[in-house]
Amino acid sequence: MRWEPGTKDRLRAAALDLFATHGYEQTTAAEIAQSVGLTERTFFRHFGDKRDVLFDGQADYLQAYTEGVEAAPQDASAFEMISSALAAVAGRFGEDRRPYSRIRKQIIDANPALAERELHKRSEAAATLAAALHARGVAEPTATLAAESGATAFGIAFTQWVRADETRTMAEIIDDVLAQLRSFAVPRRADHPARKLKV
Amino acid sequence: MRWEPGTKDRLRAAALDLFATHGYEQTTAAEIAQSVGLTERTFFRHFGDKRDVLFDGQADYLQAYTEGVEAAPQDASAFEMISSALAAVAGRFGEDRRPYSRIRKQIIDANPALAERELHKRSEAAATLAAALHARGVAEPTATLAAESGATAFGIAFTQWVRADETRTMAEIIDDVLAQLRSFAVPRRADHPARKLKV
DNA sequence: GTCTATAGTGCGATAGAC
DNA sequence: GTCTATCGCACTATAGAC
Repeated sequence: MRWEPGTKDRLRAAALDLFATHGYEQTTAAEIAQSVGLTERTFFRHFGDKRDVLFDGQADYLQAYTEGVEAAPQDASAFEMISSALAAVAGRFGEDRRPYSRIRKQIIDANPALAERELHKRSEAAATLAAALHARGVAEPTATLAAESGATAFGIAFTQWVRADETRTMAEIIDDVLAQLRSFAVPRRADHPARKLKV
Repeated sequence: MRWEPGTKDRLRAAALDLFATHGYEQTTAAEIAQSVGLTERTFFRHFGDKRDVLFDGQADYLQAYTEGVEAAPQDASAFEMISSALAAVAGRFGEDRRPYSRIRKQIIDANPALAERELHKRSEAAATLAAALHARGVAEPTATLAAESGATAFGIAFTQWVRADETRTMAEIIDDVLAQLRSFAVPRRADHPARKLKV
């Protein structure tokens, strides 16, 4: 072949490297392209905009959400469907991905424009989850609420997962966050004033 | 004063009008500025970027979130604090604002770049809520989870509020969404039929 | 207020693969 | 010949530097 295969992957890898060393805004699209022997114009043919180079490997993991919802038992509640979906996605965040995820998250957190795109991706995940819940007969507004809560829980779990001192697996962390979600929303019973809140 | 006061407001109004009639991307910053007798440079002195012209009237409503949390009773649960915060913010969405909000939402929904910014604002709201919960002794990860859930509930309620056929007030819709959040997260128990919830 | 770098688009040309 | 990846160039708008 005249051109090397895997152009997109090479651009992605080069971009991550340059962003990590020189910063996102200090790295131009032309530099990324040139570092792998291509031109700026080619970069923009592969990625709709500069941020895309960090955010395009997600179509398959949206599918994991849908499959996770479909895999829940027939009489599952919306909460249980979400729980099943997150468990399915957690499987995609293995130990090998953790170092890469840490670098990527540092880059994203350091730049507002990237943080916005990350939020957008999360809302796509929520939309996917909501559609899967609709398909299983969950009505609105519960479906959207459940889907957004699920996406939020995943985001919180992910942030915890990439912390420097964190050793638990993604699945373990997600279970913990979902348990917290449950106890947050469940009203305390008037006859069980066990919990203390300081003011 | 040497210059007309309310420059920012005039730019905002002109931008909303032009975006609504010609579309967001088809309207340049220079056009907005010229339509009120100013230069492009002045536009960018008032707004950090083009999108900002639609998103800068919010500092006060972030404060309403904080005040709402502070106004909750001393023994309030995290959920009750969120509920109090949303009630405080709901007061800011009166009937007079509904037509404007509808136009604004149409513009934002029609453009991905604007939708991303909207999401960013929501996450700022969640961060503000989380800080207010911390101040009242709510621990992590409950505080973040509660704050994100609150911001999500508000977003769902807002979307409903601006629907063409919706006549309920924001406060009414928010109450409804929060009730749904509660029943979504509460596990079903065959042996414990629904009991009255204290809110 | 001017000047400039960068993001991003449109279009025609080129050079292999089939 | 067609198809596709790439280049090269001209261009506009944003946004920041001076």
